[in-house]
Amino acid sequence: MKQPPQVSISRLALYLRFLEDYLLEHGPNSTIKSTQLARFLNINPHQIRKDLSYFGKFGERGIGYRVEELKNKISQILGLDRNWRLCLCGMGNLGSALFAYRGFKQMRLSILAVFDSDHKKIGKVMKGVRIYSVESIPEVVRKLKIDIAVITAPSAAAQSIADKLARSGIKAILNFAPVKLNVPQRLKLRNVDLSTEFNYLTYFLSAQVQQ
Amino acid sequence: MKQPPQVSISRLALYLRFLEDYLLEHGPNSTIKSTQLARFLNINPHQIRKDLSYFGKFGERGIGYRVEELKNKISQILGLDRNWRLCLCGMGNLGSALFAYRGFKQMRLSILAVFDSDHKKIGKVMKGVRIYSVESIPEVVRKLKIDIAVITAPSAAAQSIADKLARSGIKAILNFAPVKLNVPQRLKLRNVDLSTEFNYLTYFLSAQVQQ
DNA sequence: TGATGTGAATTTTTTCACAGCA
DNA sequence: TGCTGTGAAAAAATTCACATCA
Repeated sequence: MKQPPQVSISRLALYLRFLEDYLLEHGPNSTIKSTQLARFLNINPHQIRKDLSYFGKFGERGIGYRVEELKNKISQILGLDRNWRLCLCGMGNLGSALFAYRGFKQMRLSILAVFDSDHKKIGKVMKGVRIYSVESIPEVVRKLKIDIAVITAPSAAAQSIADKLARSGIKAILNFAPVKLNVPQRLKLRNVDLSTEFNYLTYFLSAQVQQ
Repeated sequence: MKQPPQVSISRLALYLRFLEDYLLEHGPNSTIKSTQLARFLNINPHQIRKDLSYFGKFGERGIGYRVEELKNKISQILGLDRNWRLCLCGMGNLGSALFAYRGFKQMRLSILAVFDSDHKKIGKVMKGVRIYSVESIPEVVRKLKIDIAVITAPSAAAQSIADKLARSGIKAILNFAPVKLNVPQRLKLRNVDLSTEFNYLTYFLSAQVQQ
């Protein structure tokens, strides 16, 4: 079995979320065909079957997929059958938005610590989560056994935070600061760049490119 | 000249942001080679040259690229040499975070209207921008000549907002709600799905996949 | 000489077509 | 019969190698 393309992983997350809704609406014994799922998600049914085939056989010929079973399998593939411990680095607007995001619970992601450099914020406790100084990242991350760090700090501070995270032995970083971070190879880094998304749209609008 | 891959557009945005910083640091007559730029951005120099080649010839053999000139060209390609009129649909945490985002100005994106369904918010004016009811989307978007809408509303409301936007004749939508929206073909739709990004990391952490 | 720009080769991803099984 | 699962074909994106030109 070949290594799945990176985008397949992203699509699995999409399938999962749809299946969760579908299950609530159609009950625990519902089934769904790749063609139906494809129509709902506006993608190619071959792609869905191919994506799933990288991880095993989850359907039944002539019937389709049992929704509950498929949901659980994808959940397992994506590592969502266990809890993950998060920290948020930077409690500005974006940090606050993520802190308030309700979807984390469903994915079994828990924010256990917040870091900021603003002395007015440090020491505060929000919904049971304490705001620490960025200097204490190595110590606190280690002590609280944080798995994933989310960088929502300004660009200027991002690399220094990433360095502290690297020293703390964290496993993965999701970086929202629009800079390329240098981190050790062992660390899984993923970037989300919002301005890039806007530029993509302005490109299409001004170029009037087809499709 | 072939149509550029979609990812090339995203990378141009990355190059642009780097060049802006580089220009400030190294002055208006600085030049840069594809290999240097590649090292800074941690990507392949061939890819940079290929990405640029889809749009023209911007460098000089034996020298490299004049930073200011390249920056301006990319800016033009991405449609950032004019102003774009934005609206924000949904003034929750994420909406507020984007509203406060300073990077828009640099990209010549202006938020001219905010929409929300909360009657306590409607009518308020923040930094000169009024919060309107979602019902008034078609009217206001048309009147203010909005180009791009950003959906930061909850999933449940997203499709209905998209329908109103479609009726208003908007050109592009950036959707942060984790649902697949149905919109007319002529409308350019781009999705940003934050939970997908987290699932991607948990997949790698639990699967212990290489690289 | 020393860089870019680009056709060609390679790799990755998507799409197709159909074998295979309930 | 009617779907899934998958090898093969096609398309897209990346990487390479080198011709080209200041």
